[in-house]
Amino acid sequence: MNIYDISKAAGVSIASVSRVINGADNVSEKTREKVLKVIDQYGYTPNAYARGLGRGSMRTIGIMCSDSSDIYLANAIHYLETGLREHGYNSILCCTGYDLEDKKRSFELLKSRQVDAIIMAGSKYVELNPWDNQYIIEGAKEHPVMMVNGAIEGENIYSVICDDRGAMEESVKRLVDSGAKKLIYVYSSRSYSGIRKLEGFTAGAKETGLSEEDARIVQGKKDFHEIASLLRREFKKAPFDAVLCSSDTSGVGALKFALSEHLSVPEDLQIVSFNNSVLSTATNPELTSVDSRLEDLCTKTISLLMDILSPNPDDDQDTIRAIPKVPSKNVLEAKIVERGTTRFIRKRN
Amino acid sequence: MNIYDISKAAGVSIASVSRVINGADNVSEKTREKVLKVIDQYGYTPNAYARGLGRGSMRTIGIMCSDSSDIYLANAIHYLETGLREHGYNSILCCTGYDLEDKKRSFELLKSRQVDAIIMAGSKYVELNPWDNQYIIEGAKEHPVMMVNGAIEGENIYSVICDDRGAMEESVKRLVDSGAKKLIYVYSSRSYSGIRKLEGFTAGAKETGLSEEDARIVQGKKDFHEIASLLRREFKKAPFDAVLCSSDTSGVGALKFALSEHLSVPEDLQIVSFNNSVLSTATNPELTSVDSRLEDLCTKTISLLMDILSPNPDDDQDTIRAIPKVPSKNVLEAKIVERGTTRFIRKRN
DNA sequence: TTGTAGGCGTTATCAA
DNA sequence: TTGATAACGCCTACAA
Repeated sequence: MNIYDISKAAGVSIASVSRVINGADNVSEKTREKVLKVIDQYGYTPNAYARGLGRGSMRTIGIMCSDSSDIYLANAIHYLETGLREHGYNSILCCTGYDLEDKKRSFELLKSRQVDAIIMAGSKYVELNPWDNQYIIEGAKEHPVMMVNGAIEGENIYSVICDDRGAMEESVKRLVDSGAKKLIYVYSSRSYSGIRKLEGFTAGAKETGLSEEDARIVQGKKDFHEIASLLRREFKKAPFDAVLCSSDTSGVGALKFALSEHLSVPEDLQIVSFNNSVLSTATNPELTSVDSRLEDLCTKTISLLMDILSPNPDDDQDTIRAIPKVPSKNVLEAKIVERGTTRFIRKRN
Repeated sequence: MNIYDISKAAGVSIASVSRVINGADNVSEKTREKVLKVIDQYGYTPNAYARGLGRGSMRTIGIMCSDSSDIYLANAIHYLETGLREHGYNSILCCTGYDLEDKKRSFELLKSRQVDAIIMAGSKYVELNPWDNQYIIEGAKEHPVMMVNGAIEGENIYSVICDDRGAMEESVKRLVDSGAKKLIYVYSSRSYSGIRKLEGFTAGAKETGLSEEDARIVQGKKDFHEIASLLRREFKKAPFDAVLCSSDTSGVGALKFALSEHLSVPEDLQIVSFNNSVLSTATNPELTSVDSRLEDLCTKTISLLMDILSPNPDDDQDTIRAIPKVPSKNVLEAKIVERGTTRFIRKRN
């Protein structure tokens, strides 16, 4: 069932069928009706590949994420896919895993699919070794690359990130304000945002005059029980009265630790975690968590992308206008959502 | 950069280039090397659409899910996408939402993308009104449809499900065995698996001789606090000592309820929930939860699909063989994972 | 308003 | 082992 069959059945040329399919206005009502009827009858759907071949764009965006089963990324995918479709774009998804070679492979694959752009979701795409990001910079020559919650500098690369660094710094200050004297920071990865958070922690510690022992930093695996026992070991070495976590997963782990040590939260121990995911309200007490505003990040990403892909949406007049320059780095502010694991005195500043 | 450019640069015909790209064996080593070198030099990637057009398949599978931010479905997507790619297939994702018309639209869209098959993930695609499933049955004429955790009868439709019904029945029995006298079942949707669970609950109640008041059924929204207050209301009407939940989300809600009423778990109240997701270990005590073996479901789905797509993988000999018939309904057994919210006496049979 | 014909980048079929 | 050349199904000038 192709455009020829339809044209034959409707007794018109394929050009007319094509026009009807694409909603062109230079078709007589009569022809349109005839064609539409036949299309409906035969249940014909135009072949997207032939279409894409013909016009050079498939209105398809490639989305890369390292692991769609990660709550944070799963949400990102959802926001992105849905938003994109609202704008008439489809998405093809690649769960790339964490291995650099696999990431590269997926990137290539998406390129071969002639996607109109690639969105890289999550901060795991910024490699520590700048050289390893070269494939992105190269790839961006063929189509825009959008980074959600990560940033790389380069032509045709746009990033939308949340000020995790600031939020972390603020969290440290507020914990100290509310009486915490010995902090510990638990992180799991040195991804882009991971590093920003780390910076924020040290900055906060410095500003509040905390010594290095009173603002410890430890790394742990992303697993409730692993984190809990890690903290147990650390607590034995030297007690602490506040723990900051790079993710809610670690936050849950911290809570499990507190429970096992019979520390009452937030009296004996305060906890602040990141992401404000479902996990943060599943526990008891519920976790104070930093909302990194994922939905807003995604919405912003899409609106930027649409600007890039169609610089002058309603520029059908011969109005001379400058193409609006799309900023290559976009930062949103994070929000600290207070819940049961902290006893903040007051909202700072 | 297309196949002509490469052929020109390498001084061979496009046919040869094509052969090299596709790893045909009737190419001289010399030619192969030349071509490969040029390809590498120019960074050429073949255009997937032209390719698909040429051979009639894009080695692409459409995945539909109602909401990728749902933990369960997010995992499904991950398993499916990864598994598919291992088999050389790509996936294009559609988060369809819950509205029937939107589902149909996505289905059409995937069809127009000439996918080799469609995988419908989650039990939300089986409508109560059989007529509403017609679009799937129709669509299955053009390519296989795989249903993960849902089932519809029809030509070229294959389903892989987990025996939720049996697991629910078993859960009821084990709760009663361990002393529970008044049960309440909290469910949220009447999806395919939702109904199976409901059946399992009543079956279990019947078998253990529970009266209708002692095996209550209530419906609630999928939200921690909503479920908690729903239970609070129900408890006021008439107390219960065990709650079964159709999902871990409700399980968390039940736990919040217990806490607010100062009921100790599992002494005063036992809880069993479904899905064995991250949530089930995030709480304290951790939830006893039924593992619906999502990963196995997905793996099974993919292996079935591969059988369907290439009936005789290594049938290059003229061996005459019957095409193995792929079963259209595949059921896996669920596993009850005991944790801190139950005090089961012994493993029943 | 309609139709014709060339092009999009591959694959696959034949000859050579 | 190679190289022309005809599909593949659609879009889009250009002509009628």
